Amino acid sequence: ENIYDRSRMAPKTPIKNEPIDLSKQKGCTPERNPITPVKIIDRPQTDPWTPTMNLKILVSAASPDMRDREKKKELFRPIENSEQSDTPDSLQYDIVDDSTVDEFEKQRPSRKQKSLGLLCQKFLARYPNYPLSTEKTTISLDEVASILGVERRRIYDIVNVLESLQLVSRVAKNQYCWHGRHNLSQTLKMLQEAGELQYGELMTSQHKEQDLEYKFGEQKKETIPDSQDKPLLDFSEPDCTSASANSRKDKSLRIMSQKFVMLFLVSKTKIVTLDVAAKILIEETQDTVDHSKFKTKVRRLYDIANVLTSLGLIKKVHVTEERGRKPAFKWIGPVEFPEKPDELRGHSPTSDPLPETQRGACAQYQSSVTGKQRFTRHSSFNSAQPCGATRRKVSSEPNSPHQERQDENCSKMINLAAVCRQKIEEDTGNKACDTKAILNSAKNSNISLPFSLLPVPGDSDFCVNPLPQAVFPVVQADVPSFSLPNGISSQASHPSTPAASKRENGKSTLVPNQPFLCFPSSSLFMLCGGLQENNVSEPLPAAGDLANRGAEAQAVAPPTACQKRSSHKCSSPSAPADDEEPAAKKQTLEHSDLPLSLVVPKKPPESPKVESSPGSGCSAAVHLETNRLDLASPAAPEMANKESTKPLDCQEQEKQSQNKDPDEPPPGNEHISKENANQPFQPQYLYVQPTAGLSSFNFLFSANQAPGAISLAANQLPSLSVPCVMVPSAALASFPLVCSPSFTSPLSSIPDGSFSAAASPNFSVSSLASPTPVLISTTAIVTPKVSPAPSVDPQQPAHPALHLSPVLTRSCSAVKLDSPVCMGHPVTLLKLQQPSSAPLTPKSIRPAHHEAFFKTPGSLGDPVAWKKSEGNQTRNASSVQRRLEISSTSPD
DNA sequence: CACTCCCGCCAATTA
DNA sequence: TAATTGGCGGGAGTG
Repeated sequence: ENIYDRSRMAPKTPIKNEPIDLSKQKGCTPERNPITPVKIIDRPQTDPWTPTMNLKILVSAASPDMRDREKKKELFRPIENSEQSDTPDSLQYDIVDDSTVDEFEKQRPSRKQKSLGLLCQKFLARYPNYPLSTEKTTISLDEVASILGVERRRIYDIVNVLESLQLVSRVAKNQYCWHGRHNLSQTLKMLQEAGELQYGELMTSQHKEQDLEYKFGEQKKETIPDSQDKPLLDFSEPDCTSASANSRKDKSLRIMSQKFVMLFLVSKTKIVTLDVAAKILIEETQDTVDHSKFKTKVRRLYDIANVLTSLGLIKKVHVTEERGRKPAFKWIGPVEFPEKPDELRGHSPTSDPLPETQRGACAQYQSSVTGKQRFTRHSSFNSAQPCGATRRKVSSEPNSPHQERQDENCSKMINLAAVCRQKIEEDTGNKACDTKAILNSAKNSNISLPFSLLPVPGDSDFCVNPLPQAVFPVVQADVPSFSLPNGISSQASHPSTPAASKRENGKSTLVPNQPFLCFPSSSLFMLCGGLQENNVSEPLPAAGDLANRGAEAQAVAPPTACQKRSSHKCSSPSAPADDEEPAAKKQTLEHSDLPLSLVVPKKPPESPKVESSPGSGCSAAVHLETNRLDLASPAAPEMANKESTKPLDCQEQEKQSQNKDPDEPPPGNEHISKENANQPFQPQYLYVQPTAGLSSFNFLFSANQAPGAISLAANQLPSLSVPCVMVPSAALASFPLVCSPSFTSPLSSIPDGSFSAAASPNFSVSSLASPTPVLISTTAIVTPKVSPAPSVDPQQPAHPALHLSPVLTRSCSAVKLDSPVCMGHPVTLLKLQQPSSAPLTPKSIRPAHHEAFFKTPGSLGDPVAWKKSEGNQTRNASSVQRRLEISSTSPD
């Protein structure tokens, strides 16, 4: 919400800022004062006053004062008026600000920008959710405080809460050890158990919180004693003798945090109102409901809630009662706690709030980490701290986290790949099953899938060879058509994806006749169908990812949606990928229903069926897009559309990010789509987004036997009947894709803009969509190791990009990702050439109709962001990645 | 005015 | 004694 507001506010802020600036200036420069009578007045007053008064005044002046701003406004007005009389004040102010004070304004932190929640996000962004077991990250409070630009006190607030959940442990003075979320499920489980002991009765008996409160009141007394002496859970101390702990007053914040979490875990509704929680927590102290005490408790709860919100464990909600609406928080974190994290991931994706990346990490975590950390607490601060000593990580800076992530991803990818392969093999037969579900989900979601091409980082491992030059001509027969599966009620526009990918080298797992083709490659371009979700309302755990979804869902109101996204994006930058990720997960979770979104070819009946094998736990939302592709490749024809299925085991929906992408504008070639729309498409391929674990893989399914063959330049694969092709992102990247201009969208055409948006940042989808055949060549490769600095954009609004302005995309026929892309995998750049190149203006691109998903005019506005990104290649790369991820939610 | 919750004083703890 | 922690509540920002 904050983010959203922020984005919205942005325009306003300048105005507000101005006044502030002015005030500051006043303080600084007396000269101006004379100008305004008001000021003069003030000063006179000050003079007479006592020194103390002066101090006060100075202080007030120093801090952004609201009052001052008003005065300032007045001051300025005259000036402005003189300059420009007509313009509305607001405008004038803006102008003034821009010229004069922007710096100040920008700097000036709005309250929200200083919020503990935001701070916590920044904090969390610095560390991997699932750090490798091997690496111990130590956190230096001073360092973090300085980096984040806050007083140390604030860091304590965050750390104390994190410590209560064992995300960190105190190693030494000023030193904390970052554990990440490996133990989170364990911790939560413990808390749940403890909570049940303490509050369980109450909770179970009561459905409503209010009831709870009463009961609590009664029982608390009983429970209190227990809790009081000991922290409910002494995570920190398990190892250490509790004695030390005892001596210290229990950190109220820590304990409160644990109790607070317990309440959620015990509550059936998973919703806890602040007042109830406060009462319950206060109990310790006593029945005396000291009002002041209550207030204080509530303040603390807000502090805790902000941190938990940043962790994606709870979200704010309101419960309306007779009395009115009360602030409350809803638990959105995992509800069930498998013994092992592994299980969590696999089985209960929904429960897992973690971002995709995290998940990926999990896999590796499992393997790599033996579990030692889990509950064992490294943490004992006093005694042993494995962590403490090693500080390297901390020093690492922003980049390090990246790499870690990358690593994680890699491992994840690997795992996924393995799984996928197995599944594929196994499942080849099973395909049909899930399809329906998918379709349904898709329907529900309303999502049209725009597909987007995204470069996806793949595993280095996987990609044996990037297929350097393999050409991957893809012809799109149709405009990207998005046909939604029948189900899609709304205009489903699905971008058809042209993607035909082929692996070129033999090395790839291509197996003729094989239902699936796997291409190992480091990075992939993914064509994604957007997904959407209906998303009714999902709270965004983290940042705006969710919002994005919402936006998507709201295709109807493009502008709003766009803005939201934009806003989100903005937020995202501030928060490194991690933050975003969580959001993505949520989405996935939410949407878990929709493991796959299929785009059905125009013909519903024929619509290929896709199956995902969720069983593995990957709820993967796979979006299948059927595209009519005319693929040069001979193989294409053979593909049977139906079988496209693919079992993905992915763990979770990690790939949501991908989904996100889809959210963004569906490929937008509207024209094309329109043109083609009517056309019957023959060969159709379904593109499945790898949502869950398969981020790196792209699946292409032939919806029909595709008449259009996919031509693989390098090797033309002899005709393969391949229902599905899994392409490692990298592999695809290397291939130039040729899209036939006519891309028909079965159901509806998708506006180019949207598509482009969906597409990878740099990559203009629209081009693909364009009627004219488009070639996409991958140009550049990114160095593997380079990681975009997550931190880079922390504040930049520019998101990677979901919003691509069509124009930009066009203009940038080729986007290069020079910057190293995450994952260490080479990044492929796609160049799109649009022969026809009718430049698409965003407007033109965007058909007003349906899916305006992403690209709203507002989104168009983003171009700026783009430009910025473009400006820096490095940045671009990072942005690109983000986009990829982001659409899902950026990994970074 | 109610809700949030930032800010930072200052006491308790540690080093 | 100095530094680190962190309880606590005033009061500002927001709606």
